[in-house]
Amino acid sequence: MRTSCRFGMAVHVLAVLAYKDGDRVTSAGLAHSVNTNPVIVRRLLLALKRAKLVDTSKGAGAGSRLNCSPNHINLGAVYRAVEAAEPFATPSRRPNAACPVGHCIRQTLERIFASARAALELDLEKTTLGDVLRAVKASGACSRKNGQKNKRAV
Amino acid sequence: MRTSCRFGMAVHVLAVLAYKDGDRVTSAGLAHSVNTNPVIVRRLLLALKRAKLVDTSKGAGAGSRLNCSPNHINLGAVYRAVEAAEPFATPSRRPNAACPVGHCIRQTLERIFASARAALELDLEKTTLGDVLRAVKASGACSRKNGQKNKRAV
DNA sequence: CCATTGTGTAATAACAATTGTTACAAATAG
DNA sequence: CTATTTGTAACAATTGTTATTACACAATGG
Repeated sequence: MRTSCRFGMAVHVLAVLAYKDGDRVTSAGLAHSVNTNPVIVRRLLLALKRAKLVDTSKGAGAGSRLNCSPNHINLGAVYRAVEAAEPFATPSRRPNAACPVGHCIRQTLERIFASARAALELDLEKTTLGDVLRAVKASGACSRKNGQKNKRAV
Repeated sequence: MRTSCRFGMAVHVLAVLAYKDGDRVTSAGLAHSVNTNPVIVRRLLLALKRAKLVDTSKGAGAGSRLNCSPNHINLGAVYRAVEAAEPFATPSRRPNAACPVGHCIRQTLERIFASARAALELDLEKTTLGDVLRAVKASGACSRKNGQKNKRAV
């Protein structure tokens, strides 16, 4: 199974916004944390905006921030916001319809795929962005305790 | 989310073998049903053989057949046999370690991914190749009932 | 009002992964 | 021995994603 990294990137971006607690962050700022190009982040933000997970404004002093509390954003919603396609792909060439199996396997596969996807989303829904934020903060606290330099940038 | 079609193809191939009920089928025969190249099927069969799901022999009159009853093969095992990678990808470029979020987000993502993958596999495990075979046969019976010509090939 | 900042978007390049194809050695059956 | 079929390598074709550049448009702040 091959996947785009959009979901992971979306969680990362949202975690930064949660960490910034209401302050607006520009696509360039987010891109710097993710280590990618601002345009990539903007495309992701469009999807997150469509799903009403973030609030993005234009112009000087603008940027994005969360649209609601991290505890009210679950990762299933994030997944649905940024991943359009089915997690499983069917071969691009159609099966041989002259074969009793090829003739009807696609329907069966689709049911299997839909069920698996639902199970996947259900699992993701159990975790909120709040959980992610707490994990991040705990990790930061731990680093500091271990004497590592307290990292600043973003 | 981008995915290879290996899993779907594997289910298709195994369904054909189940349908053929112990008769050996060549990679060319399977490829004809899937509508792909025999080498693609052979590569898939190698993975299925490694997982002991099929029994493949070489030489004249050879081919592949199931290694056990369709009811004893669940789709979770098929998934594990043919899909090496995590269903979710992390961006190829590493997050900015100088950001408190970028610094530790990967660990958190990995836990999320592992949990989702487990949920996915658990769902797949609920379906057996026997279930798939019955769906295929039911569909075939239905086509015949509806007066469609009974397809023969493969 | 105007300069600055930043998003939205298109076009396109670079890259990665999968799928498809051809070719051939090795194994096996008859 | 010959025909058949797998295993495998090498490589081309295809597809999809990510990265980059460029620029119009919107909004802000002086």
